[in-house]
Amino acid sequence: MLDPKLLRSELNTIAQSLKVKGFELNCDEFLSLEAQRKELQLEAEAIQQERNAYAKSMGKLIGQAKANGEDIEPLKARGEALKKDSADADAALALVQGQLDALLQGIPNIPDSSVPEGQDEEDNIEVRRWGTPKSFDFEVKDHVDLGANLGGLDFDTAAKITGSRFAKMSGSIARLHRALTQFMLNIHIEEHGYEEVYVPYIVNADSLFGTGQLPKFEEDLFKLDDERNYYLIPTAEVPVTNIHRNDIVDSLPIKYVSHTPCFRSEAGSSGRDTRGMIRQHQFEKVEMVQFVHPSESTQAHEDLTAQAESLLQKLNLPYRTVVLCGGDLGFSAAKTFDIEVWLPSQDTYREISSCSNFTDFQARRMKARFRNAEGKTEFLHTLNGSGLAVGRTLIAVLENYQQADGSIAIPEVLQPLMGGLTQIS
RNA sequence: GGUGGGAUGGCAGAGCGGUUGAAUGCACCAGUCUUGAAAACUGGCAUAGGUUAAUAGCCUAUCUAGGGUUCGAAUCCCUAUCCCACCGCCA
Repeated sequence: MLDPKLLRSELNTIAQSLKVKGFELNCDEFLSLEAQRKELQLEAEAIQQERNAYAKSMGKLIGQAKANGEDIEPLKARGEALKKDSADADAALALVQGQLDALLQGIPNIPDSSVPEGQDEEDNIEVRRWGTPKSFDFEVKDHVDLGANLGGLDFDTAAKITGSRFAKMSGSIARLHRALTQFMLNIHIEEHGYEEVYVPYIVNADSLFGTGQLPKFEEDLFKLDDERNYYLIPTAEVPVTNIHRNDIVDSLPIKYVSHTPCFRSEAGSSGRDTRGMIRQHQFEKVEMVQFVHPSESTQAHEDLTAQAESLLQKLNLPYRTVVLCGGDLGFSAAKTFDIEVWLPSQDTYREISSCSNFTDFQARRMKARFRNAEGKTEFLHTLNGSGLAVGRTLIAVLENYQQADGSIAIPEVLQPLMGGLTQIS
């Protein structure tokens, strides 16, 4: 959520910035609602003040009336009238405030000034490239064929158990998948200074509001069918960032890493990436989440992205990093770097990590604060990034490390986690 | 699943219908004293919203959350959530 005060004072500047994101802010509606709010709030508070003062004086008034043998009903009648006026004023205010809140909650975060203009992913700008795609002297297979030949990757059985967009892994491929998870967690804990956290995979609506998935993007989520309004997490970002909802934290930065499954309905992407495990309803991710001082978030964003990249370097997987253009930027993000890994079968780079700076947008929704140098509470900045998406990393390893005979060489850094195994055949 | 008991400021802990945003203690900050420290003493010390040039005043809200009763609710009633204890069941 944006700062309402900032919106009042710099409406036009903000509206201009939001255009980079392809969002048209209805300034007239905002100004009109804001004017109504101001008037109604002043009125409601004035009536409340009068009502409080009267109620406070009643103790004495009743005492006097009784001493004089007077009827106290007229005294009560005035109180009742004030109560009704107050309720009416509150209702009028609540109506306008509700509309204003809805408007406010639907406004995306302001893009950082360094975000390039553009409509969609075609306009994202490459900022760096690492490694050289390997040239194969044989016809490369994709991960689906490789996995089927090795007998460790099976989509038909998963479809029988559940339906489309699920995978069943077995044997060494299942183990490789687990080894990747361990590898990523270990590096972040040992080399990047993150604390590992284990969190619920089911969250309430407040948490989803805090990180920005609700109310606008409910269709992307799996919702549990009971009265509690619980949802399966679409990313660890939701439970991990919400660790500090309603908190005033003691010190910054705070860096958490968590391994969780992620569940996405993929409602808006039917027909896209239907083959293989690129786009699944259930996948695993190691996620980095940081809470930082506002002055540190730009640097933290660079660091976090570099930390995700370092995993691909250790795995010796070629990748490139792009900065998302305004039109491709998510609702809550001020700036996002996507890391794209090379997939030989597709002869292109595909997203394997998304690293975002949310500035104070999520923190304001969550009321996550710290005490600044003056001892005043201030909203902190939140960031997160995949480090990495495990399923897609598995795909990249299978495809980039495939041999002419269909076997898979195991990257050196993973061999200790695979019991010394050097290849899967 | 059942039966009880809880939830009050950073923490502990009073209050149980009328100057209570909330006693008291601890912690914390400033000052006095001291060579310095401790002790003692004095003062300060919540969050959010509004108004405003103002982080000055003033107003409003907040005693887990949401409803209700009342002229008036931290205090009474209802619901939810969480915690604790015991019983039952169970991985």
